[in-house]
Amino acid sequence: MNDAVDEIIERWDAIRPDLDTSPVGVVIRIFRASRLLEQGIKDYFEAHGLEPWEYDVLATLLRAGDSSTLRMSDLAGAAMITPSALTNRIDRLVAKGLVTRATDPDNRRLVRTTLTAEGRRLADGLIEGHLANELNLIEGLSADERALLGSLLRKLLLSLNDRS
Amino acid sequence: MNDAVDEIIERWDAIRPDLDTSPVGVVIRIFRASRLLEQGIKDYFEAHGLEPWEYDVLATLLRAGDSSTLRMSDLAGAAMITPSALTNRIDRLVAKGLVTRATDPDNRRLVRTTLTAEGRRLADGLIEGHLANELNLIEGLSADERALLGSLLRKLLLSLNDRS
DNA sequence: GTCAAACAATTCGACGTCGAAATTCTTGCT
DNA sequence: AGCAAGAATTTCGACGTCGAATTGTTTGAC
Repeated sequence: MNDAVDEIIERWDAIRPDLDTSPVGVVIRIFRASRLLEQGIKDYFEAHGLEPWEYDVLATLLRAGDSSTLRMSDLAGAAMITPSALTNRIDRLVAKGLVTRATDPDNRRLVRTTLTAEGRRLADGLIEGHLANELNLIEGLSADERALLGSLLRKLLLSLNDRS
Repeated sequence: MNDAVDEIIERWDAIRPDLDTSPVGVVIRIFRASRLLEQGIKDYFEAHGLEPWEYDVLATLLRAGDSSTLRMSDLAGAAMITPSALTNRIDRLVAKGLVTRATDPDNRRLVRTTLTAEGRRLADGLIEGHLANELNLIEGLSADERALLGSLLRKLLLSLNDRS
């Protein structure tokens, strides 16, 4: 059976047999997998009245430890979005009462965002179902295959300088 | 050395050791790899005065064979965007003189988009450099690793019903 | 101690996508 | 033939992101 990318590669090979189309099999598949997984995750959160990006911010704060506090630039980096987009996200989460915003007294350039009790409760309550849903989405692969896929992607990310 | 996702998993394991965090190592890495590769591809096309989505449409038409013609819904499906977003893209490419738009005489509900000579020249001239750039982006992996990664992603996509 | 450079966050305008509704056309049923 | 249901595309308004410019703050050089 062929996936959508097999077709693309076959067409290129038919039309421009001189080209090395090998990278296509990796790159386009990553794009397509990303989009499909994103949709599957969106479905889960939609069923719980949340946008994926909302959970994303809350979970990042949850992972920050006891204080559940991070700077704007940390949150923007974690979500791979620009600081200006993050400002917008935090505005909305503040309005919803899920996080608070406060300038850092020690360095008044910094703004610290903190989970509220409600935000923590909400995020904490969704993690388990979210992980189960993610597992479900990739269960077409065996546990070994998933581990292998993860480690190959890890190596790729390191080569692309995706360090913390 | 740790990538950004290793940190995330470690944090979860510290805070909620009861959870099975295994899917995170695959799913988030696919998201991050997608975003980083996208940026690398954008850089290439920007240097040639084109947006990635513009090339994407032109290349899809090029692959369509001699006629270089496809229906709107085919193009939307290939790009994984909604038909309404595609209408917008084709508007712009028509304005640039890279494609033409014509309703299909045999079924007047359909709109056929066709490469112009200029569009064909442009797309054809960029393929080689684009593939070289893509290869460059994933050369942190050996050829064997790339092939393995591609086949694992292929299996995942098939399980997510990403068929042509 | 002052001032320029660097830094963190925000504001603003432009852009592109989405989803829902509208439009135009075709098909199949009677 | 006539008409209802369905299909393909487009229109429209809302939303979220980006990049550039701005504001406010800190740092370091002199």
